[in-house]
Amino acid sequence: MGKKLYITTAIPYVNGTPHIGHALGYLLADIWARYQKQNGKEVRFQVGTDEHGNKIAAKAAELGMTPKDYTDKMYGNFEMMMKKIGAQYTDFIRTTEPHHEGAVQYIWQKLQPYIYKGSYEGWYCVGHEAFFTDKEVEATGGICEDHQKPYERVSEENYYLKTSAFTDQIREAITTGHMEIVPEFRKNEFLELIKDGLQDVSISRPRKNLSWGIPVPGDPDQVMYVWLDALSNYITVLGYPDRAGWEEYWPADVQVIGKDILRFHAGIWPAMLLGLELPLPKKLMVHGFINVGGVKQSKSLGNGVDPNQIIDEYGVDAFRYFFSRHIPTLDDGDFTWEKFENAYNNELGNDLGNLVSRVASMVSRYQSGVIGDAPKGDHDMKPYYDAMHDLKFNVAMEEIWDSVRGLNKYIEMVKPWEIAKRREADPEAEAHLGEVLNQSVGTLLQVAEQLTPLLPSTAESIKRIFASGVIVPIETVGGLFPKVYLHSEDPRAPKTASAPEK
RNA sequence: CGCGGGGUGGAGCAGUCUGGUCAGCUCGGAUGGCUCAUAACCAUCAGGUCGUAGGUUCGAAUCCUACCCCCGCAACCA
Repeated sequence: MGKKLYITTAIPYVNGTPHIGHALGYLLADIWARYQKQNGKEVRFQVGTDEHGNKIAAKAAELGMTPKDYTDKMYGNFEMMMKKIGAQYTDFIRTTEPHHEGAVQYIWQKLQPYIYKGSYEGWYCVGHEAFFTDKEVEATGGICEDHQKPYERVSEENYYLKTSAFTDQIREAITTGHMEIVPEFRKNEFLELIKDGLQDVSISRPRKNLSWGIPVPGDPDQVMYVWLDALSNYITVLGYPDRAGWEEYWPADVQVIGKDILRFHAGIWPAMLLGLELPLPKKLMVHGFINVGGVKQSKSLGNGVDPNQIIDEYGVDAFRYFFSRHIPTLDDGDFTWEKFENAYNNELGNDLGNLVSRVASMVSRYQSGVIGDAPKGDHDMKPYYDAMHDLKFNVAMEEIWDSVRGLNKYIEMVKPWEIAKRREADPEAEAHLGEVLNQSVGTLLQVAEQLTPLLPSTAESIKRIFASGVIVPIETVGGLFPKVYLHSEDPRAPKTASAPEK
């Protein structure tokens, strides 16, 4: 069985609703986890929510709720999203759990040698209860637009984590690949960023400015800021430090993160681990952002796409298909309903769904549904394995479709329906037909095998139809990607130039 | 000269590290074929000076130089 594997996802801040970006992270992690499990590994797969901080406290207050009640209500949205995507996670952590809070305080204490008190000076807005950067202050002429008050020069006491002390070790780990960052251009980007060294990071706030958070041990006036609290989740969820078993899983094999949080996961987080004398994660898998029609999604534009809608309208595998194949796994991608529907109807419906249907139909029609010994598919699996190994799921999907298209061509070439007609006259035709159909079934079963981590329920359906020796009618497994035209015109509709039927 | 990514037929992309076998794939379009199938599938065609200008080379989308344009990042939105 080998070493037990561990994969993590970023824990989203729960003051909003889940969007495609979150969904993408879960999906990528789930594909990896399922792939490993398919290959006999034992996998632990963490997800969770980040629930502390001012924004949450403020939002809760706005709604007349306690922060705890608010997060209790909000985290469920994310849990639902994960389930809906089919993410087979093993652990769900909330940063407000007592065990986590206690563990983080332990971590703080253990990091004492690297924590020092310093003061931070900056532009503060009383209305926001927050600091603003020089640039922002300059841009507004020194007056907060929201509150019509001048920013004040304020200094406050904070604790700092001496991440700078670990610069060399971290750089070394990255360049040697002990902590791999994929894709490579992200690695280079980060190395460039820290060429002058890591900067120490502020890890606490005065209680008066941040009430909803984990108290700093031994200093009642200070509360922990996001870093130690949130990043620690990757180990506290395993039981660190007091519950047995976490060592079997740490270091993580893969940590899935978005490109925006690479700097924290490649800088602050490793510094924490080094301070705790724990090994660094083996790999940071950095995915990109999903644009909509080439435009960045944003709340102000209101152009966000709801993953729930996609799944409700087309099914979870259609969702998994588009986002694993048409969004480059390690780079930015683009979503439009037109692209999505196109991929659904052409690739899932016409290429794969129809192929399954035609093979099943021929076996039923020519062999009364009886399947002979299907030989193993003979498509070269190496490119697929390589792609999965390199975390290029979109490339793996291309490989699978190569098989699908290949089988359609093969069928077209050998024309089983013509062989069937010759059976009366030609005694060899019967056997030949059997070979052809068995070959086809074998290829489909191989496709199903490859699809297992990517489109689990589709893979399951294909196996159910063909694996038992007798064809199981497609209808009984729910059909494979029937045509759907919700967001574009149905090309099969009668072409009425201008005559609406009444 | 802040850092990074990219500019390839109507659209979306691969190929660039390891120069020639690269001008390729999918969608869209046209024509034809087939009838097992989800009005599907298969074949063929339409031609893009591979951002621009130089250079290296027997030969460059692929290497070098300069320039133009687009997009991210530079701030706790994945």
